Amino acid sequence: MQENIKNEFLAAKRRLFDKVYGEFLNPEQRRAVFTTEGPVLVLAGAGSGKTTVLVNRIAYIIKYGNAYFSDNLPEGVDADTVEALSAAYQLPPEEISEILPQFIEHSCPPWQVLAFTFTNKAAGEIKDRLLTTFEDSAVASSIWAGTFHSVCLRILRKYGERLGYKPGFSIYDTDDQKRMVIDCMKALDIDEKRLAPKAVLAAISSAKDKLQHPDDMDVGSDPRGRDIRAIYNLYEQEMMRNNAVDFDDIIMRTVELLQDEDDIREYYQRKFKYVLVDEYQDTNYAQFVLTALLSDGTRNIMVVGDDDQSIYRFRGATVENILNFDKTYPEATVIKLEQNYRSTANILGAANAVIANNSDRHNKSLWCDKGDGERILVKEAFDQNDEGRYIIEKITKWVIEEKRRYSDFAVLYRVNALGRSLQTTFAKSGIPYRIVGDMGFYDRKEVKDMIAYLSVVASTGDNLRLKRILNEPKRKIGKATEEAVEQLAQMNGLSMYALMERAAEFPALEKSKEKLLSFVALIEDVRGNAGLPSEMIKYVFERSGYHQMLVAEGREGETKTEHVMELVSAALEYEKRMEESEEEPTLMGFLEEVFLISDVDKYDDTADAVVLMTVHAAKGLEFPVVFLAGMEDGIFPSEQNRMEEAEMSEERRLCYVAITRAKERLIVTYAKSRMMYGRTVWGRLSSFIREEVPDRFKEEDRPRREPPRQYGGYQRAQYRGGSSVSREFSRPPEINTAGSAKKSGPSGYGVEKLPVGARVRHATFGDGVILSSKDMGGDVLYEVRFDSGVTKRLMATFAKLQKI
DNA sequence: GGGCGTACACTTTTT
DNA sequence: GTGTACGCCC
Repeated sequence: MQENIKNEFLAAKRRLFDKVYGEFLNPEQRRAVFTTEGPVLVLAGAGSGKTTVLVNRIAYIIKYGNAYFSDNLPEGVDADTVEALSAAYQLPPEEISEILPQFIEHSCPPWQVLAFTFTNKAAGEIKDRLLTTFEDSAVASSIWAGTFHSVCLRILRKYGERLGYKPGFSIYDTDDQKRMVIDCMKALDIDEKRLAPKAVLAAISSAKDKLQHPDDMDVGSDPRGRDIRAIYNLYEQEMMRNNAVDFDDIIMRTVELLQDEDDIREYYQRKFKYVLVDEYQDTNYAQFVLTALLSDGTRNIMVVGDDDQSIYRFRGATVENILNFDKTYPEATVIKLEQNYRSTANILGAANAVIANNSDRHNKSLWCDKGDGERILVKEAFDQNDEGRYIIEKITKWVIEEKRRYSDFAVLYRVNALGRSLQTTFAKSGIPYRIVGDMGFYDRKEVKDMIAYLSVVASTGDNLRLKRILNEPKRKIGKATEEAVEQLAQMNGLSMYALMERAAEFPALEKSKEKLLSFVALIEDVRGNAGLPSEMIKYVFERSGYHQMLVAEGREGETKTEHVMELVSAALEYEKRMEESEEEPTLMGFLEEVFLISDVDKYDDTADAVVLMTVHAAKGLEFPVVFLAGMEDGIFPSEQNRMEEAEMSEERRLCYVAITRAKERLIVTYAKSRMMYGRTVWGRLSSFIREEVPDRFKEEDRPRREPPRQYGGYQRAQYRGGSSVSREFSRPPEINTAGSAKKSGPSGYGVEKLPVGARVRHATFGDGVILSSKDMGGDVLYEVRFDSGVTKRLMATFAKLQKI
């Protein structure tokens, strides 16, 4: 082959790639997609098409390997490529096909690509895009894409035994960790009053983020620090004894595994040819080490981030990772994406102005070629109810006048407490809405108890969860027995469960051995009847007597039963998903989801509903219209963070993230008086907004209403002009039913399946309207909004809904 | 061993 | 305003 022909081919090839990607990528984005080899740092401003780059880069890598830079062409060149090359070089296709194989380089198998995303949802989106690109489910399912926690857990499940974990080890959430810390403090005789368990937990967590063991902590002669170190020490031992990992362990232990076990490290370094990390500004030290270890086979690591959007400092994230990337990787290519495709100039200007007040940042400035757009609305509300009503009024108005969907709107706020108060107003309005990050049902006692049962079935070494359910429901196994078992277990080097199995051998347990053995029999019974997770939950619920206990509780117990049934529905949904992706549904898999799937992951963006969430939860999302509620000094920026410079910077970045979520319209609201935690506080507009250029804003009229003269008394809030609004509110909510209208018909329980929109009556919750229905394992899962304002997901068999 | 009462802590953001 | 923890009494 002559050299010049080859070169011409290569040029033609590059033109082809540029043409294919050039249609929707700007030159910098294209560079980020094509620079597959070596370390790459992409500084991507808000809305600069970072996700597009990430997805296209992955698709490109899988399809063409490093074909852009190599002197070769990929294997399996498709007809399109041949045709395009043929057109570009003016040669007949047959000739192209004939010569092409000589330039072939391997394309990259999908399982050699590892992508860390910030949410499971983002990982899912990458897989979806790959599915549409390749139309091959094997490609999407064999790529490793997920959060740090899910990727690490996958590794730990495979090799955890090297670290001393037994199969089926438990995952402890913050709640479990706190119990653990309290237990350790008791054992060490450290007074909770003197040292708050919460502070200890925070110290342990931050040590783990820095990969520090107790001995690595620098505590000097500080008695407090020494106590913390002692607690941490015991905590680590106890975690091992319980065969459990906490969220920080999931990362830290994986790093240790890779550092200490040469064969495992080498295996993964050979396996992963390309590593990508999204939201790099929010990684902590442990995660930094992890990504470095996993990508060191090829050093093909690409990180994407924006130092202005670093909002997880409180959880150990360090901007240094992104600021020092080019020091760690001197050969790194640095690419800046500064064009914003999301927002109008007014919105962007406001965002730039807020962030400009931070001194500790890379200087960069976003620009866009969209017009100014509308001015930003600032609304002073009288109190939080007024604020809520204003938001609802606007949404209703725009839905009607501008034919917008409810899902075009998002309401963002600094603290969850604000979401709760807005929720009451939304509930009354009839507008369909979702709230992200509200106390989920996984936090409820009855649900946690069920999970504890399942955890013990999966891993009998889990003493903490065993203690939780040992006497729940009541089995006459009291504190004294529990302590005796715990002590004997410790003395004999056994788990509590293992000791209970041998209760008969210990004279001290003479009185309680029957009860203990029957508890063991219960767990064994469940294990013996292990089936699908959903079935196991139902089985445990009945066999343990938990259901009976709730029935005896009456009305309150009924609600709790429904919560357990929601857990069953979640398990059914999990099983369905596994079936779709042809994976095995397992108890372990389900438990992992319960712990690792965040609230944002669960939020369904196809539903036509307004979404309410914290600014943290909104990271990475975008909406045509954004309401930023509760913009008062003391709330945003948070009172706690107003003193320290570094924390104030983080508040500003958070505000920057909030503003840049908006595409077309931003409305800032604040309340002059706000009830929070049972107290009324007076507030004024956030300094972040006051610092702004005034002509970017348009102030709304103040409420035409006399403020009440005093508090405490009965002061019925009235809202002028409300009559026309409330008429609109009373329309039945419009919700997208496209996804749920698949299979209707009898549900197999002899109960007629109720249509979406039907009015129903429930014994406990009263009257309501069906928002959606889903067939589920022979049963039907309804989502019902009751007139009281609550939205519940109910299984038809249990809810006994009556059509009215 | 269990149930009931009172006190008090808790609200920043999350995997 | 709300949930949990602990202590006291049966």
